Amino acid sequence: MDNKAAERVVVARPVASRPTCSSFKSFSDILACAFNTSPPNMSSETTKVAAIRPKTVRFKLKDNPAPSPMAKISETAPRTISCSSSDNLAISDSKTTVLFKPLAKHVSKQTVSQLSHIGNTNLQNCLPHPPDKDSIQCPNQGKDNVQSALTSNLPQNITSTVENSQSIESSRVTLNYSKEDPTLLHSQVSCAQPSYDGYNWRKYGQKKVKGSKYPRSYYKCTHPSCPVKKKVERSLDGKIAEIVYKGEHDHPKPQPLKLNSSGTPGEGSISDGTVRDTNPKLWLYYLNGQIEGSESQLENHIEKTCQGTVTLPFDPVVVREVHTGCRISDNSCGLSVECEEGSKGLESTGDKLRSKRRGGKNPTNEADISIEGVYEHHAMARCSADIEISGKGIRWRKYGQKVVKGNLYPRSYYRCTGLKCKARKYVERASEVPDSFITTYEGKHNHDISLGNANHVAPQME
DNA sequence: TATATTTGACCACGA
DNA sequence: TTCGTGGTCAAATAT
Repeated sequence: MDNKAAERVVVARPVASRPTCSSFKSFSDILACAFNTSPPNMSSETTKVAAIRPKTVRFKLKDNPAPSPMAKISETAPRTISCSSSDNLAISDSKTTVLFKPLAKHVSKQTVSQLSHIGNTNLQNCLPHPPDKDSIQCPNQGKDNVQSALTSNLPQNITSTVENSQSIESSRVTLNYSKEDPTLLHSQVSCAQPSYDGYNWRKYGQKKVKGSKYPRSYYKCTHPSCPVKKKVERSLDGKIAEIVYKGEHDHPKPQPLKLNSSGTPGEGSISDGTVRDTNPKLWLYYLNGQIEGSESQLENHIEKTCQGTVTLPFDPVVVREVHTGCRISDNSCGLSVECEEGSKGLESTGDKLRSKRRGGKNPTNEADISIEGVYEHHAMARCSADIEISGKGIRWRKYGQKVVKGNLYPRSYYRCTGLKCKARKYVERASEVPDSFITTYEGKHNHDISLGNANHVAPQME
């Protein structure tokens, strides 16, 4: 970064303009003032500066740009590519207090089956082809390399990784992910579109955060006046490592598309004016949201399961997904295999899976194996104590696990092992998203998390 | 033309 | 007070 700054050749220095409005007015005030005030040589009383914002001069960077004089200059200058953020481990640890996080919804066996069929069909039908007007319009989808990678990877990915993402955006990432060229996914992040949480988000910023290979993306809910924001961090392999929500929606979830007679999304149906695609993921989400009737019953059942005494009538479809969700996670404490048996009645296989975990490798290497430097959700069949070390060296003790309403997967609760540290987190994943995790933080660390908590650890009961 | 995304710069906050 | 970092803004750009 410093090097880049040092190397940067100033092609056109931003020109600061000095507005003449009183400071810190609202935008409308400033605007009005800007129109009403006279040019610079005004009286000095009114020269409080509201905002000095240099204009950013940008130059097109294309394969064959029309070489304007300025563009030529810019070509000679060392450029910083936006995707340069690519060298560090994805380490996510945050002091952020999450105020709100939507819950994933439970899907019934039948629905999972049907939707997976619908999803696969739609994905296979629509993704390799150029999207039509009413389909998703992701600016980045048109990129040839991505498209080809997408197409070639599609069959294997659809049932595992595609449906494993936290949001529509993330499913894009996963879809576009090419193992040969992971950097491809940098630019495949987002379109304003509904995500699995059911709301529509507009990306308003992206920032390379310290210690993270991938930039963090900032999203706002597109609903007017809705204060909710979320930030999305990605792991080493580009999958969503963490989503942190802030604020609470002051509006209902946008209505999704309606099914037409063939049972597929109607073209271009608009719900609240912000949804503009027919992504099957939306349907998955939507139908998810419709299946809440049996939740309470199921929830009761599942909660007992968490205590290790009752097994859940497990959905074979989900079992399949669960198994494909096995992977190796690379925490700073070393490799560990994560198998998403959760607490869903896999008692019979639980010991095997646990032993696999402890063995440090998944001998079967099933479907989706990926290394992630992120918090891992070690879905234990029993709520036993479990220490997890995050990328920044924070030790987290798992103190509980519970299946929450609307999610097939149990939520794991962790406390920071720091002495008297109040920081807690819980990790969960959406029902359809075996490879993505939502980490929610509560409370703040009472120690310097940049140093981890290795020297600030309460007595452990390993 | 409208809308969403990208990205450099600004600002606030905490160490 | 300074500096580093994260969060946000908004012009430029892409679709």
